[in-house]
Amino acid sequence: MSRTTLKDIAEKAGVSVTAVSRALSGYPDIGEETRGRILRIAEELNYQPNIAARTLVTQKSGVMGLFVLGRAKGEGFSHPFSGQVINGFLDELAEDGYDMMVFKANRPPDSDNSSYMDLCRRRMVEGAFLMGLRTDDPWLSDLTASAIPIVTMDMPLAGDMTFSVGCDSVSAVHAAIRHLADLGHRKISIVNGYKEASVSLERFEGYKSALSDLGLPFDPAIVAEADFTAAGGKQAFLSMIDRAPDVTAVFASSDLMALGVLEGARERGLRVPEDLSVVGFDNIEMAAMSSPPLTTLDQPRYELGQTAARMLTAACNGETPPSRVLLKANLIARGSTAEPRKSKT
Amino acid sequence: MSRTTLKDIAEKAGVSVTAVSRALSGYPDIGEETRGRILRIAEELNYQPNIAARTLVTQKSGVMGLFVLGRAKGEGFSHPFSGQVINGFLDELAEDGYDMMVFKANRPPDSDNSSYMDLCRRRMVEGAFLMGLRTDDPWLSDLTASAIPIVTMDMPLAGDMTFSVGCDSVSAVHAAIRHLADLGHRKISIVNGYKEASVSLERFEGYKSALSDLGLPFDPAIVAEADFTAAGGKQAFLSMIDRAPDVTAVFASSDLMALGVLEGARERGLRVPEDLSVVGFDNIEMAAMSSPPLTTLDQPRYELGQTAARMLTAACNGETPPSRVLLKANLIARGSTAEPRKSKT
DNA sequence: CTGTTAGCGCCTTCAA
DNA sequence: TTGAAGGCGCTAACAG
Repeated sequence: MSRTTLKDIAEKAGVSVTAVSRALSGYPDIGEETRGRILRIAEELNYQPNIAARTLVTQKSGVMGLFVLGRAKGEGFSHPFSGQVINGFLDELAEDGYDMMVFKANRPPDSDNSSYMDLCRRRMVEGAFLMGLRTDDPWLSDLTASAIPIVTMDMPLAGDMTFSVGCDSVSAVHAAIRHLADLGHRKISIVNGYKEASVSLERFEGYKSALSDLGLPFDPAIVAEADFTAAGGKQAFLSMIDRAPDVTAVFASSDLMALGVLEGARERGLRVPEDLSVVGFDNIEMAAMSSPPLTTLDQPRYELGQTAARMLTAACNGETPPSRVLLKANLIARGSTAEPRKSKT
Repeated sequence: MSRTTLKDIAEKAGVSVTAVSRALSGYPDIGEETRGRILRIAEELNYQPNIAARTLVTQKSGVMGLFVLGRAKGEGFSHPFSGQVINGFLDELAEDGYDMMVFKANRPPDSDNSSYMDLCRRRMVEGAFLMGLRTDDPWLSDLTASAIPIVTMDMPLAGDMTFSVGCDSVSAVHAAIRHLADLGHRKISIVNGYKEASVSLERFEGYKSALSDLGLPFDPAIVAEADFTAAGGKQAFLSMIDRAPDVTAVFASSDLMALGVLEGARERGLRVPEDLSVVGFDNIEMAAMSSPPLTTLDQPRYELGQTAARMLTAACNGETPPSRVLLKANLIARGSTAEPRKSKT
């Protein structure tokens, strides 16, 4: 119930509604004295503009949409990764005077619901940020054809109005593999995520190119694939290590999977880092707390969110941000990596 | 750009705007034949109603607000707890046709920004869900006087329009302490959260009453207080255990703190559960993955969110939900609890 | 500098 | 069963 309206103020101040509107929006063409009076009365009545009305006439809602896809247990909001990204996004938006609306966007088939874009149209959302988008999303083509700016996380799209943020996976993984190689490891396995995540492809790319740069052989037998979860990572690791017990180091494409690897190692009686070195990706809170603490690649989550917001607001104001921004993920060396034991080749 | 409007459809169908409006909102007073035609055209033009316009006239936005307070690292969105609560809230809202807006709401002093309620007024938000509210929040009085329904998580407020959801901490903690006592523990410490969280009070209540029911003495020296984080929990535990080395079991008011206790025990060379039993609260994902896996009280997070949404929509529709709904937190016994060693008394 | 006039797109009486 | 008229609260021309 936005009780007080411009009209109320206008009457009380003995001026027209327009005058009030102008005074409140800080236009210069209004008498110092009248403006003061108006402002005071507005304050007094605790006036809050009715944004729906404003939106109707300006055709701008001041709202950005957030879609957190993949909402199964441990995905989406529940993912330890999302929180800080959202915080960064939200803070930066607030800075620019935008509010944020979050939309439910389950994947089909439980969606006879409209595509992302329809949801935005209804609310006149000006731009959208999508997290957790996969290459097999059925609405991908809607997105590339979008009329409003879209920023995706970790998933570049080829559209005029689409932009993406993420970390430079290739060079990050490169650093991780080099770190292991520097320690003396030569049999380095990768526990990667599923292929529908475009980061998986990039990280695999980084893995292969690093091996090649370092003169290490690539062995498909020590490439494992999981679903980014701890349980999945553990399983994938176990069947890999049973196949190739001479592996001395594992790079996992996410901390959650790396934690699963740690668990699997424990189950096989392998000590970390003495018998096995493990590197993760993300630097989620939990990574510093495992035993041993996890060596990992730190994704600047808050900054990723901020960057997304900045690109979105820029695009909404007619500017043209770069279509893809990659931040750097730094290697954080902790206790889960060390030199391989001499005894093992 | 909500291109197509009622007018467009009206023209194309050769009827009035009113007719279209009625057909689309499913009113009965419209010819079967005309309605069909209108619906078809609307579909064809991919019509999406302009909700700002609708809001303006109906005075209902169809938006619920979400405030996730306490946005420091590890708090708010980043807290492993929040995700599923939000998912449940969002899903249930969508069920009832509501959208959700998330507001930035840092604590003072970085807020010259308006109170929660002002933010809602501007957007004509119909109801709000607040997570992470503390007893020392400066806007508490605004909330209790709110004109729109408010549901708080874990923090009952005495207002006409305020409701709260949460778990029954007292009985949950009771179960935890009984579990430990049943195993044979007699020196059971508590690592509690800070007093500004009302759950801390309740859990302390549960702890004391359980001890008394079980005929165990209450000893202030083995009551520790931390900040709900792992690091804090570890610190609090360490100084407590050094003071009272004969403690054989610890109940922590959050899993994060319990994990910290595990870490602290490791540091002191105490084996869990042989030398020390540990029980947490929350059953966050991570709890099942520690070593040993944590015995804890499972909070039904998704259901908490759902319940909050239901109460909110009910209250918005003029119904009167109970002012407080408490769900049950069930004890999940895992590897971190066992009988105390005989050697220790 | 200020007021008047006109809608933004939709819903809701009231008539026909 | 349908249409015409009015207005939700605000901003954006255009006058004065």
